[in-house]
Amino acid sequence: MGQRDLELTPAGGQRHDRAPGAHRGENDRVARWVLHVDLDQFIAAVELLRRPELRDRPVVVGGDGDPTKRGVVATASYPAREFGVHSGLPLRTAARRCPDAVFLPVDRPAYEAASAEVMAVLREFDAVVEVLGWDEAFLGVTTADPEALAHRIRRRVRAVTDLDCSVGIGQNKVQAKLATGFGKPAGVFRLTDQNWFAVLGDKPTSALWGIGARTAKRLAEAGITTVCELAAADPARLAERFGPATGPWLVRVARGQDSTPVLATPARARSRSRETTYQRDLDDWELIRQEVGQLARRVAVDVRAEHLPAVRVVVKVRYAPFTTRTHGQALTAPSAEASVIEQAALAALDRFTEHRPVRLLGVRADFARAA
DNA sequence: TCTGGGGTCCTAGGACCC
DNA sequence: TCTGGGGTCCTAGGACCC
Repeated sequence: MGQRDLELTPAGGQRHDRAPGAHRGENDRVARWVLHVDLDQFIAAVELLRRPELRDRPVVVGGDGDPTKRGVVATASYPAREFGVHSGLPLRTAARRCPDAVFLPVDRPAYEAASAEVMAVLREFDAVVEVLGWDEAFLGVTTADPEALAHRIRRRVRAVTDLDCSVGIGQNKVQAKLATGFGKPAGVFRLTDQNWFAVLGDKPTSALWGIGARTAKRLAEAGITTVCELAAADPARLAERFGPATGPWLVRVARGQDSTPVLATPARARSRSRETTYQRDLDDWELIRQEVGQLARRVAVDVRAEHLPAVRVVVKVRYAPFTTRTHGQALTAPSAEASVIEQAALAALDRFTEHRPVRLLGVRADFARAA
């Protein structure tokens, strides 16, 4: 679920020098803002840059580009979305909804390169930049005119990378993140304490960042369906139903309250994992053992690159049709050794006594919690 | 016409200890 | 011998996000 803002220091860690001569008239006072920059249909847009002839056509990127195989849509271009194709949709379903779409394979290195270009542009500005993924970032800024800054960012990203983005403006991350959706495509939108309920009050709770279909359903069972209703709910009552941290957090997010800081330095990694969905279910458990060993050795490479030892190794098994189980093995001593991680993974695999056909195998290494 | 891959955080229950 | 109540740690699973 989304970040719980248990931290009480507003914008802590966001040490940012105020521009000299900050004293101005009452109506253009310099203030702190959070900007959320989100690239429009990022993966599809990157593909269109090198295949301009596909512009205006429905384009679906996902898997290895073969829509008859197991896989999901990574991004659909706007024309494809008109056919009901969206991220996360199974490729086979996408092919049925939009048979004329062009299906392209996922090309991670291309998106990583484009993303790095975009983030470099964002860092040109006088801002704390927190990268959220390939195509998103928060900017902590101090300005009297956040709209003007947002438009400058949009123009600069467009000029350097040929990519469009939308920018959300808020007094905190939650507001900025939610604002961006109202700016798309290629626009700017401001969401603050002043217009939060006017814009979002009547929307379903699932419109909020961090509330998905499951939580929305549980809230509905408690008689809460809209953002307004959730904002007015009693945090203590929700704590009883959703837990001591989640209950009060639900109410805060519905009120647009958030005190988590914009941080340029990424948090220390908690885990590294590798997983594979097989095109055909595996039912040979000797082969499954070999595959887990291979995944474990790949994880070990990633663990070494972090320069942190693993303390626990977890194996994930998704049986056909879709039941998922995990078992873990704590290491007797922290280690980044491939042989240690592999042995732990195989020991964890031995805890699976149900030897049914398997569609996915995964191995994850956990690092020690911060000291 | 089923449901990727890589992450994060939270919860609940049992073990264990005082 | 029997008893309660807290705390903390570990583990598996759930939920969500990009």
